[in-house]
Amino acid sequence: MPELPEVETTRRSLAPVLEGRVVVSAMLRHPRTGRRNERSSDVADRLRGRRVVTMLRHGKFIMTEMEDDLTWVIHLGMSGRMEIAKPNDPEQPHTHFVAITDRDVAVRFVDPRTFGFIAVLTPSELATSSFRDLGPDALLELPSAKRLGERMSGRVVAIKTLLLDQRVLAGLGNIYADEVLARAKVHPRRQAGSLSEDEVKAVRRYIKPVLEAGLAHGGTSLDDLAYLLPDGRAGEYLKLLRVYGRDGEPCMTCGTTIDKVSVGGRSSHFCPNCQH
DNA sequence: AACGATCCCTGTTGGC
DNA sequence: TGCCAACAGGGATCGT
Repeated sequence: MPELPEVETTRRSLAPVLEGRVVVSAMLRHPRTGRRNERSSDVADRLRGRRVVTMLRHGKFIMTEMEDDLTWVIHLGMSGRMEIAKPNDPEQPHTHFVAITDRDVAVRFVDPRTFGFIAVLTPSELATSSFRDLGPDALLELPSAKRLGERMSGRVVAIKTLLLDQRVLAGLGNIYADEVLARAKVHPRRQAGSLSEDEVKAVRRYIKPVLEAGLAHGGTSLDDLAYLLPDGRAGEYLKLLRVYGRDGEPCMTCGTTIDKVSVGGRSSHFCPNCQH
């Protein structure tokens, strides 16, 4: 599942191919992929003929600065991935968007479940879109424990749910949220406001290391369908996961069987002995 | 305002 | 073996 490490891996792969290049051809093949533009036809129309300036990332969004103050937004959703190919290479099924650069490189968006999208927005559109509610980036702008504690205080929502709230912190998804809580030894169902100062510090302390470890291993690829790197390789972080997807297996620390429950409608994996 | 539930979508999985 | 319901999940939206 593309979360911050997978999105950042994708950005780092695309940047050398796209930055400084002109998009000579752009095609949106699936209207749903362009749903975040008022007119989905604008997605391709606004990219065509324009130069890519800088590719940035905020949370799980790739935000690419284009000529004329346009922002090219890419969100991989749940099953989306980018592919770098030659224009004549065969396409994967579910290729919903294709851009071709002035160096004759094709950048394609493959997304079976269409939860992802591609948008190209003007400054005013960007300012009025939901992106303005995005919280600080979990890797680049991680708030202090004090600040994070303030965001948690008084909240009865589960800490797991709060960590997934992109308005609080942008970048964590289901896998890495579970992994952070496992290392911090905090139960995913704990009310966010009930965490002690030390527990808030522990949660905060493990956010960067977990994300950076994911990044160092090219992200997490759960199966063939899910996220792949733009060169088609699978991410290798899967084998380093401590709790996610390990329900029924022994905890690496104490041997207790890893449990799986639903928290805020999301599957949550934890050690009932280590996490309180 | 805060929170939970529901929906979108389709490939995979698990139960019968 | 084959069928089909359940499941996965980020984010928008709606109801309480």
